[in-house]
Amino acid sequence: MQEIFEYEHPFVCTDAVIFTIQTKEPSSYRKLPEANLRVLLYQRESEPFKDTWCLPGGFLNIDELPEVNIQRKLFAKTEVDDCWLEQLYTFCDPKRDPRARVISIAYLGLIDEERSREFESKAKWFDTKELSQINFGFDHRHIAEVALERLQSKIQYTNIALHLLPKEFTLTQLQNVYEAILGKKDQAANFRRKVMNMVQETERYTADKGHRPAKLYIKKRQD
Amino acid sequence: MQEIFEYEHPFVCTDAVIFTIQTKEPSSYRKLPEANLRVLLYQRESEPFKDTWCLPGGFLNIDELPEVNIQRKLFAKTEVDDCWLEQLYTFCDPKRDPRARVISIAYLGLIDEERSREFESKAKWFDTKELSQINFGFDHRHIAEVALERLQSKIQYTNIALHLLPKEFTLTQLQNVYEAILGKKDQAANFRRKVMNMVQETERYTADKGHRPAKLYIKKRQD
DNA sequence: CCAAAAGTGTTTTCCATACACCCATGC
DNA sequence: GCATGGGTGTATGGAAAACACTTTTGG
Repeated sequence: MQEIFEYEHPFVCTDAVIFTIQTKEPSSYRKLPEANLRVLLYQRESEPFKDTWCLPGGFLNIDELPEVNIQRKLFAKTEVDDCWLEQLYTFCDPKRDPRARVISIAYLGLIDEERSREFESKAKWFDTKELSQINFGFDHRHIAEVALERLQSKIQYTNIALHLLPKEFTLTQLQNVYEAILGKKDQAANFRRKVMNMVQETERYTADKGHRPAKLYIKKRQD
Repeated sequence: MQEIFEYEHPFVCTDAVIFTIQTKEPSSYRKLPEANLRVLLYQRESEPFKDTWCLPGGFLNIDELPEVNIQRKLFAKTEVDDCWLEQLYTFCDPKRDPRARVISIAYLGLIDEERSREFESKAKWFDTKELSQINFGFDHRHIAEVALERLQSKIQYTNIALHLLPKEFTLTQLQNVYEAILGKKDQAANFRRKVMNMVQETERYTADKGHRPAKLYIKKRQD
């Protein structure tokens, strides 16, 4: 058993695929989703892959939890400071980092639109519809694609979409999130019935919008 | 960047939670599922956790894919040689191995009943209903529980249950698999309609069973 | 004949969808 | 009033569940 500790062994890093929602200005004819799903990338300043766009992340210290490590690296590289995260997948291709064998524990993260506006200085949000045009480093295009698929899948049977909205939100905002992620429109009446079991109404309403105020909802406790 | 390579960094290992089905002798009154779900464990021969029951697995070599590593370790510890596997989760608690920081990339595996009978010499199959009574090493009880939950969830929207059966099987066998994993009974007529889209009938039948022969099915191509 | 399991047809319930319509605000 | 988006009731089609029944073997 002892001899294993002398072996050269892989490095471990974390990477985070952070998504947010960007609301578009409403068009007069309502034909397309009114929001975009965006992913957070930063530009690498050193080799390898200098100047490519990369997912925030970094090497895992010897006694550090990856959940803690990824929050720390995320803050260092993008200033995002407190964000919902869950483990996505562990990527292990021996060639994914040209410097050494590095396995990456990837996380899927979601942040609401209001907070996402704070982070444009050090990092940049990219529309997920344009993933194919981004000049990615490492295997980060692949990781981002896996994350997008996971998000599209999990939004349909969990309430994780609520992490893309502020604490209080309208059902139309929530519907825009679903439409941006799944790329298809729902009917308001049906959508409302579908999500009623994950939200709870408040006494408050939106105001000054030039139309009927919308009731504000919060996440329902104990699913 | 260079300095990271001098850091003390975590070890990486793999662990596999291999499930199989054990058919029970039919009872006269058909009230309970006719099969058990079982998990493969081996008894550790060295410290730490000597004599406890553990999941097969081992340390990852510097240039080895974890999928290759786990098949190799699985064969070494249990003689299981070719088994369907998919990544389950990566377990990272810094205290999970008392010797050192070791993160574990865990796999979920399935093997059919006929083949599972070959492996009782080096390893042992445990009924998953008795997980709480097993003396596990490391965090392997937790890993096994996560694997069981994942299996129960994925069986409902994928065709992975077919990996627990031989190439040709009857619909009753398939129903027993579902009932053993989910712990509830279905009606034959409804169950058949539900799985028809994942199976394809053959020209062959069971025989000599003392009742009407059952048509044999195979996995349907291209889902 | 009977026991046992395989296999099928029909009814009922429920839920997703579609669609039609009303409501409340700013201007 | 009217434009705009918020919000609701009802009809409908299809799947899932419940139930009743027939078929084919061995003994």
